[in-house]
Amino acid sequence: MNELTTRDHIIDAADQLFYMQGYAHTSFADIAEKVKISRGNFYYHFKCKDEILDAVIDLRLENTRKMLVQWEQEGNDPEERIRSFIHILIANQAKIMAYGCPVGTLNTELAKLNHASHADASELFSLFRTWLARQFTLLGREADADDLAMHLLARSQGVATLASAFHDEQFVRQEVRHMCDWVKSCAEGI
Amino acid sequence: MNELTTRDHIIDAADQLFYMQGYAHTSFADIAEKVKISRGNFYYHFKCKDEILDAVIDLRLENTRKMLVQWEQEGNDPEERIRSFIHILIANQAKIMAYGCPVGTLNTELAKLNHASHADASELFSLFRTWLARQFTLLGREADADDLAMHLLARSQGVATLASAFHDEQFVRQEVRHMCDWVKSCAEGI
DNA sequence: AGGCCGCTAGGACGAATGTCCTACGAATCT
DNA sequence: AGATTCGTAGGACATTCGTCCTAGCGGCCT
Repeated sequence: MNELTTRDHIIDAADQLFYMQGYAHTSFADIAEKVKISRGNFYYHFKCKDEILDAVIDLRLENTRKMLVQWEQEGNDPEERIRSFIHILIANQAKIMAYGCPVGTLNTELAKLNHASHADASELFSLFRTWLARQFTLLGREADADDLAMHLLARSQGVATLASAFHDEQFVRQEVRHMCDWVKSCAEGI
Repeated sequence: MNELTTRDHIIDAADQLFYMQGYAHTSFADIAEKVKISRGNFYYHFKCKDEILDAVIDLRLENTRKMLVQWEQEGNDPEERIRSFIHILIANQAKIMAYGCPVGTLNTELAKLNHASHADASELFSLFRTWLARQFTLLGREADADDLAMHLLARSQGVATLASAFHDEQFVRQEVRHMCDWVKSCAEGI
């Protein structure tokens, strides 16, 4: 039951290809080949390329929400939960070093393309932003929770960018350590 | 004397368009229209699109070197010079909020495209990296100068990414202030 | 069995792409 | 003045792009 439909397969393949190759550089032929369907069959499920992008963004939003809920359930205290966020840099290190952060690079590309869905894509950032801010609030930093969230978001974005430019695994680990230390100092310095 | 040749105009236009639209999404027709030359005339100056990209990267490398030399001459102490670096986020704020960091976004795109010139583009980062490391060395932090350089580079990259995603001017100013404070603490904590 | 409908394949379409070719204008040189 | 060279224009080219159209398959209903 609940089998994956062709539509799901298309979204899934597009999700990966948009991440690995970028949206503009991924063609229908690329997706069709990956899903093993004919190019024409696409337009039964989506009426244009932008619609696939929207579906991909929706999928990522959904998966991100699930992930954040899971972190919230697994982590016993806010500091540990924030560490879960920081450690995606380690967990997805190989992909990040090859393609950068899926959230950051998509936003960057859509901003350049002046694409209508850029606002939707930035909602991915907002998800992390508000989640992190909530954790910082629980940490006793209600007054500057959003600033701290943005700060941490920015640092992880920068690490992803440089990791992909320099392919430096050790740099990632070091920055992750620093960020974890910083979170601890946030909790202590109330 | 020293007038700009057509070749220079092409490189200049490509430089701007690659920044504003991305490399993959910028066509010869786009560049030709901006320079007001015919599309076919291109191949007298460059034999393919990749060659224009290389010329653009060379131009950016050259301009970056000049800028770093200038910062070195203007700044009286290393801390002030590092502040010059940090303040490009303010000086180029409008463009960064619209298109991101020209260095970071080009590297990200070329990484995704698996482009041969990605290594050349990452040299742009290296220029800032070694220059910053030298300033941190002069600041008395020889032992971890490169780590500090990478850390600051990453933070400014992250700020650029989020600035373009959220279009938040105040966030940029705040992070710039934090980075300047951080540099000061680097100098003091010898 | 016959008819309907969800889904698919495959090709046609015009527009746009990167690349190449050839002819022309203007300057320079002999 | 004639010849040569540098730079340019404009179109031809094969390919690929996103999009659309139509015919056919298979399962479901009556």
